[in-house]
Amino acid sequence: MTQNSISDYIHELFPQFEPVLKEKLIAHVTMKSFKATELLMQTGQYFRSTVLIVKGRVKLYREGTDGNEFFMYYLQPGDACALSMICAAKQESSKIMGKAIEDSTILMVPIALMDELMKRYPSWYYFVMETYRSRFEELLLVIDSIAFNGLDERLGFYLKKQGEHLGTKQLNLTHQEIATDLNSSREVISRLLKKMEQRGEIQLYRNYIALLN
Amino acid sequence: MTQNSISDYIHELFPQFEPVLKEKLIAHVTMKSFKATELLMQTGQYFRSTVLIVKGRVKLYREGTDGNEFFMYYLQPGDACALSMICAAKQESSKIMGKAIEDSTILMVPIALMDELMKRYPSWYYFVMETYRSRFEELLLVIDSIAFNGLDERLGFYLKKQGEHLGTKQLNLTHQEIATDLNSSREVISRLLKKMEQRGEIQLYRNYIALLN
DNA sequence: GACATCAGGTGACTTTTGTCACCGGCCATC
DNA sequence: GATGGCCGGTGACAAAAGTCACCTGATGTC
Repeated sequence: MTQNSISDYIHELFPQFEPVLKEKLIAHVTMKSFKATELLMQTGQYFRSTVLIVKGRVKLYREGTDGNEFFMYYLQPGDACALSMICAAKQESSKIMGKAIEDSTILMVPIALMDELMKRYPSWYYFVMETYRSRFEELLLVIDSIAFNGLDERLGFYLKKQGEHLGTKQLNLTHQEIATDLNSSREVISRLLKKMEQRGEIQLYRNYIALLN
Repeated sequence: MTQNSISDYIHELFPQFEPVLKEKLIAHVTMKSFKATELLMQTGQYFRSTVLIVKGRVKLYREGTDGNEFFMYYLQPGDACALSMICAAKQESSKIMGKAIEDSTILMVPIALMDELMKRYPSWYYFVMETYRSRFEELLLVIDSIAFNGLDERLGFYLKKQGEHLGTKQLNLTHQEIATDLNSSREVISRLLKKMEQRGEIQLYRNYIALLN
């Protein structure tokens, strides 16, 4: 991807914002880049800004007390991190881990600006509300899948979500990575994947999985 | 509890609101009462208002495809329903069930008023943000407990939450009710409770459980 | 008092999931 | 081309959770 400026990103990814709001953001946000695998935020960290993703892909997951990971959802360009909004607004520490899975770039909107943006710019207000709504729903889906479904269904749900999100039927995932995301173990995932393959839902290869149908 | 007016409730439960905001709310909200066990909201329902709880206790739970329930959290007087805010703002249907577990009263703030309140009254804005933040965190705790813990730990977590919320060490719960809330089965819960009793953490009686320590 | 209903207990069994040990193939690198 | 690390497969077993059948005792009702 080409080297974009703050202004380019804002015009490309947030066309719905009023021109005055765009100017305001361009004047006040700061840009920060992360290499793939770098952590953007970790449990206990305090935010001083609301985070907008403008390039790359960020994986949000919950960390258990014994170091387990539990995948929740991805953020992509045009998304805001709901947690950073909430925590920044309240000066609270985050309870979630964020890792760049591609080289990624974010814009940081200073907290001090938030109140004014919310009051003065309807398009910002709606953007924030929509961010809360969609993340809340995403969390409810996650709860559904662990509360009501067996690991086999969760695995299906997970693969489908990966496919949709990455926009491809070729998933570059190892069994170990999947097991980690679902807080399970490799052997179990391998067996379940094998069953899915026998049912003709997927095809297994080394280092990647092909989604059928 | 005595028969309160809208004005009484607002002054008692929301003292942090600016006087002008209180007047505005008193002039525009409508009050509605529910009997214990009545449903306040159900999956698929559309909201035309943001809901504030002013009396009683409302249990929010997720409903699975096959009619299972899964308890998430309680709302009590002074709380707002985050889901109703989000859904009302976006005209989306709710994905959650709300049931009055005591005779309860709510105030309904028309959607049409929301934008204005958010823009004009900082104390409303902060109240809304705090509502989002605390519900989000509550959901994260729920996810933690199902993602990382066994049923035994979840049961302990559940009993503790009930005790804290209801402000008592005598929980009037049947094993079947607990099993339903945790999406498990009565026999399993009975066995785990027995183990907790043997470890001296609780005492079991007919129709109620005493929390020790 | 006879009866039905409900809360809870228990043993036997199954299914699901996790764990351990070990194997084989692929691949990068020296 | 030998080595070692990663990826995946597999069998055997253990632990956790769910299911089934049946029992006991308390409670309420007619």
